Amino acid sequence: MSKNKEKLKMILHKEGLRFTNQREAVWNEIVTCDEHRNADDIYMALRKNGILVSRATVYRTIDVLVKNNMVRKLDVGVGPSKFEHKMNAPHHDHIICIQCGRIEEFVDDQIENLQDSVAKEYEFKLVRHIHQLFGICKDCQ
Amino acid sequence: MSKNKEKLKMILHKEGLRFTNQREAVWNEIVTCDEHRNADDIYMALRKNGILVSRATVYRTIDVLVKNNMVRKLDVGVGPSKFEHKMNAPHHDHIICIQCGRIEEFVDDQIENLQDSVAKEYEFKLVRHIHQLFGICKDCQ
DNA sequence: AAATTCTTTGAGACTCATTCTCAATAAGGG
DNA sequence: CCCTTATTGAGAATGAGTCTCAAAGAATTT
Repeated sequence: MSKNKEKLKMILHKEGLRFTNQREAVWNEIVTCDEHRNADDIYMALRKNGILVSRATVYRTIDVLVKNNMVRKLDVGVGPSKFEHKMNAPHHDHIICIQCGRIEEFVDDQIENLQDSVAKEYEFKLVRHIHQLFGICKDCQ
Repeated sequence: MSKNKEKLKMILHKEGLRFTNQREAVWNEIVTCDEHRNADDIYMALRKNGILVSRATVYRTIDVLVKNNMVRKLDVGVGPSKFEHKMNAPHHDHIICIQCGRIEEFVDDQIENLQDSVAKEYEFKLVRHIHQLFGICKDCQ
């Protein structure tokens, strides 16, 4: 817990931003939950815990976290973006059911390596990637 | 040209939709341009050619085309989605510069195969995928 | 070909996620 | 503790995309 707090402080400092209760609250809310949630889910969860942080601040804080690789933004094809923290979680991509919305995580080192090769070939310095497979899961077929 | 027209007719028929001047105009506009354009670009291009099709119809037509694999929808991370036709173009994914917005296409059969494996492993019937690499291109470094 | 039925279209209203505005408040260096 | 500067919240604004519904157009029936 304290370690995550330090991490947040570091990031904010690096960005020239202040460490505030609101930013800490948003980060805590995100880091203590392993689900894929959208900004409003996070806002409502905070609110349920009696912590009133405005929606604007939730969005603003998430932006900083995404920019600094503490949170991953996930475009699920329909509706609002979802977010997940990246603490202690190995890198993974997503396979999403277009019927029921179920999201599974997958890891494939070969794909990761091939991506690096592609970037190298095109002389791009890779910053991030989106890799999502959309299909119909076993239960919906 | 006529071949593309036939293709559109087939798709519309299959979907129980009528072949109309507007839908043909939108399809022609998309198929005769190899750039990545958003819905409004396409709308304006039509308009510039003296063809007045409403924005709503442009969106509606694109939806049908995307659903039937004639057009690919491309989320470029910021702003509106972009579209490209899939006629005569082999499958490819995209590498996008987050500085200048430049978009390069890449093909990697190994990645395609690995995706199929992942889907199989998770028992998903794969419908489509998004695979975009975001980075900084040579000229922006 | 007139009448009937059903689809499509266009204009603009609407939605909804996200961003912006700006006055009030809070951080934190000195 | 002060002062400067950043942050916050409430709600307005934005903007891509969707929806509505009356009018126009196609297809089918009589």
